[in-house]
Amino acid sequence: MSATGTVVERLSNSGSGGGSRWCPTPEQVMLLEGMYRGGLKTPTATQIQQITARLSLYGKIQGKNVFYWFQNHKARDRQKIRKKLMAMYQHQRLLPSYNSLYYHPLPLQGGDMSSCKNMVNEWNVDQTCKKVMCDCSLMTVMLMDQGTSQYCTRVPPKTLQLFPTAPAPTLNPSQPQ
Amino acid sequence: MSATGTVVERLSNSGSGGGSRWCPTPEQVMLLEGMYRGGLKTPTATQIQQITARLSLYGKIQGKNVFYWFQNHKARDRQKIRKKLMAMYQHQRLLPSYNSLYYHPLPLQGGDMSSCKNMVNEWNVDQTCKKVMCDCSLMTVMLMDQGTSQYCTRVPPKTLQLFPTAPAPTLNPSQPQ
DNA sequence: GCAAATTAATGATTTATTCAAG
DNA sequence: CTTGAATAAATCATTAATTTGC
Repeated sequence: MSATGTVVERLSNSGSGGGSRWCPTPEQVMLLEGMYRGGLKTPTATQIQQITARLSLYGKIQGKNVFYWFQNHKARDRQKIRKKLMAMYQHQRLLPSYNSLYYHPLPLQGGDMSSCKNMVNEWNVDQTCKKVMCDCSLMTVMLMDQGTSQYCTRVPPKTLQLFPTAPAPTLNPSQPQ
Repeated sequence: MSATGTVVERLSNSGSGGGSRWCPTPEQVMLLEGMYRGGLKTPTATQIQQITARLSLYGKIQGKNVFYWFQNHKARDRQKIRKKLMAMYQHQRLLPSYNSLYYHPLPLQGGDMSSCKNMVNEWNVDQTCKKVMCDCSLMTVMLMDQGTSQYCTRVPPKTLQLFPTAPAPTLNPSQPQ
């Protein structure tokens, strides 16, 4: 490839010289989007091969291109939605960033609901379930923090401070443990 | 009048008295998912109460809703995985992994079925992966139709017409081959 | 009008999580 | 507790849009 990517080299994907990356034709994109909208989000290997065979009628294409396309499309769909929710969040000044929640490592899982079978039914009246162990920092943070929520915005908090300056007004005074 | 701003309200469950069922707000869902991914799979009764108190700031909610949410979420997680495994076996126990590709450096082709390992890397090179039969209805459907087709937005099309009459009219022949 | 320069999209890789089998 | 299989998120890299000055 000559230094300055010339027009010739960009011509479609038949890349005589081996274009660096797949460049889908409008037909291919249309078909892929149709499939995606139709509900196909993560095609199997078999499906990928079939799609590839079909789309190759409209231009050079490989299985991996199809694979990547779906991966990226799905991921960016999610990303879009997440951004909207984030915006919504910030607009309403809510809680710590989604990232900090999402990435929290935190193992936890000590709950035992074995005796909670009929919990739902009795929910409003009595709670015979007593197992606890609320040292989950995430939980703590989420349950406690309310207004501030500055925390980290990007790096997953390995160890967050458990309590914010103010212990959250009257959340649920009956803290076992 | 913020058109977009109404989303939250619409989803929220401020519902006119006696709403049939809980309808979580985006904030609630995000917080729940954050907790879930943070490691909380089966909250204890106490945790549920705390979560409920916390989430009630963003919309009407009851303890049982939280309880059910976690139950369902966990169950559907497993279900999803199980389905994949099932599909895998039904399809012939061979290829469902087009993503485990780059994890397998793929040393050599033993000469038989080992060729499916590194799909992405070898994608263009060797496709000796069994030519599985295309009986996949979804695929078929998807590959055929291309015109706007909205299908259902939720349920993946089980069985639709298999072949279109025309193989995609050249829409934009701007792509040289 | 036209390219160089800049920005937005999107294809391709890498890295982290997740579930569950051993 | 460790590890395999699959995925999703984050990131890198290149192409396409667009802006800009001439």
